[in-house]
Amino acid sequence: MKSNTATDIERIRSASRKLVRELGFMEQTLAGTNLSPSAVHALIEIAEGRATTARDLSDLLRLEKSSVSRLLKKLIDTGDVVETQDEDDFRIKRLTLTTRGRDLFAAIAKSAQTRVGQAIVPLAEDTVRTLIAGLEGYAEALARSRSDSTAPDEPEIAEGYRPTLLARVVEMHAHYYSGLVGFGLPFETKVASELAEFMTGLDAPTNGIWHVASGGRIRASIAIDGQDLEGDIAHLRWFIVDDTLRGTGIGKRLLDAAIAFCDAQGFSETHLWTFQGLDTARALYERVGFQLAEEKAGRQWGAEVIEQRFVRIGQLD
Amino acid sequence: MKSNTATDIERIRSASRKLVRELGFMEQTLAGTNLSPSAVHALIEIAEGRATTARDLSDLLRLEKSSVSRLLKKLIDTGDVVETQDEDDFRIKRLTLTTRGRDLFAAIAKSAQTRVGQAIVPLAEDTVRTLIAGLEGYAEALARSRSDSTAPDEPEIAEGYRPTLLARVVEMHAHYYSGLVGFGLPFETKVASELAEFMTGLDAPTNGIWHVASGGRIRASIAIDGQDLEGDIAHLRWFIVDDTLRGTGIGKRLLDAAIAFCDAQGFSETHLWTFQGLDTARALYERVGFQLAEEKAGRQWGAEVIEQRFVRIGQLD
DNA sequence: CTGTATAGTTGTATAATACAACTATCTCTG
DNA sequence: CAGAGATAGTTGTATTATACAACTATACAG
Repeated sequence: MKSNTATDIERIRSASRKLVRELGFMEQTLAGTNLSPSAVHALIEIAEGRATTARDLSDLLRLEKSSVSRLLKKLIDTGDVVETQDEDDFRIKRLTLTTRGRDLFAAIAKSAQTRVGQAIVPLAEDTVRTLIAGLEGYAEALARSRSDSTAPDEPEIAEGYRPTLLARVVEMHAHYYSGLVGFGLPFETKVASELAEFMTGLDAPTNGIWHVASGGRIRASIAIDGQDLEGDIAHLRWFIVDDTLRGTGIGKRLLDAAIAFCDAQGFSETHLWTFQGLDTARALYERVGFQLAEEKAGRQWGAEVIEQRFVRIGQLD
Repeated sequence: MKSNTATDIERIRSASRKLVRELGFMEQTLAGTNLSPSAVHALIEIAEGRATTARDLSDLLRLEKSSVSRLLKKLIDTGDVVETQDEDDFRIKRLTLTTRGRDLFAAIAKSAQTRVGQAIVPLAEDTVRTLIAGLEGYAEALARSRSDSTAPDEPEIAEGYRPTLLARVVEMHAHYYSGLVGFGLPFETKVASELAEFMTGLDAPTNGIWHVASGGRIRASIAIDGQDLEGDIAHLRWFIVDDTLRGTGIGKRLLDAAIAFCDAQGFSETHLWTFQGLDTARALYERVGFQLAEEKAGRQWGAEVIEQRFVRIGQLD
């Protein structure tokens, strides 16, 4: 049961208002530019690849399409953005930044990085972690709450390859494990080469890979390698969820998709390796029938960890 | 010492932008009213006793005094606020809410409490504490550091490995070449496995890799492979610059760093492969002494391209 | 009494936003 | 294949918020 909820809500509201003011959102220009807040946000979304059409921007920024049309026209007139007609759908205009636009984006980024960087200098590292978790969690919660009250749509699981999939899976692993237990280059090169090898065999019917993208970036993955263990044993590998999607249930859904694939393929067993201490993941594995089969200590990645092998017996019809 | 500060800053900025949008600050009315954000904030500040004059509001909301004057006049005209002349200083007008104004404030508070309350329902109590501490701390930190200023710094070239380097170099290549000429999985797996192999040999003194990070992400790279060609010939590889840094001169600086390394190592030649049509890159290569040595047509990545080999003769002391 | 500063107002200009209606294009159905 | 309905984007129009500049009224120091 929660305590002080009304006070909590009041503190959140008060801090939100102050934050909005400090960030300059009731001013006509933003981030040390002569652009409006909407124009700055639009530039950032285009620069970072999350918006390539006016419709994308209208959705992301929650502005009426005529407002987006006008702010884009201004960015085009100043030479920061170019639009090109889509080859498949002539209604659609694809947006990219010009060199000048990238300079402007870089200047905005630099200015904002300086501003935020200075603001957090006096904060303890724990406080910075707290801040990041708080901001991201709350923004996500507000968005999710709004989605729940309008048209809910949850991230789609896609199967198979798309450009940058391999790289993103490697990056998520490198980022996660370097932060968790300090794995570095040996780990990252091994993930990359093993995954590259697996993906050259992706055409095999016993191999599968699934991912979830959000905001134009791949943020979760799972794979079933039906070839690298002997016999009719499947190897569940490269299961990872980005910070931004953690806690949303996507991991559970990815695991369910992978397990359904294993059962459909008729594997007698599915194996996976994980590390002691990853309790959230372990709970997911045990929920779908995995059991701890083996433990061993190792240090091959530069840090002492206990590896664990889990096994799930296939469900035969 | 802090770690991942640049990534921290980027996450803070990204979450802040999303928060601002979710809170509706680029819309014309706020908090389920037909009042502007500024008017809502003014009402709240008066109701909660933090502002009793127009000057107070101008300071708190960081608006020009004429804007405050007009928004107050509207609140007075609608009967939500009254002003009375100060007894000691006739210039000053004291502001209070009317009964109607207090009702409006209560309605705003109720609406916002519902909104925030619904948003935090799924969050664990620990997460709510984290959120509150994070929002309050950050808003305070921004306010405290507002007048500071430092000289902006340009992206730094770093040498050697850092977590996610391999993955990001692969991702930049996959993203760039899939967009340019439609390269897909075969290309991405080859880049990944060759780069993984190269990086297991990064300790060799004739190998080097340099990168540039901005906003917590690696956005440009270059490498010198001193081993995969025969004799004392260097291979310049994995030279790429992200969209966000293109046009900033960073490519030139990376190339200069790589060439300086080649000369310092005493290589007799440096070779590189590129594609016909990448004229910006070609200009950079020719500027530091590369010359076209060979051309051949190929289709191994799924698209017809003409590959070009450039050679630079080493500058011997 | 004069000069300077402050609180607040008003004239004016600019710009962002939304609603509505339009054009051009795409897709589906009969 | 033609027509209907939907979508992407543009334009006409209206409203409103914001800031700069100049003003009035008042306070205070010398």
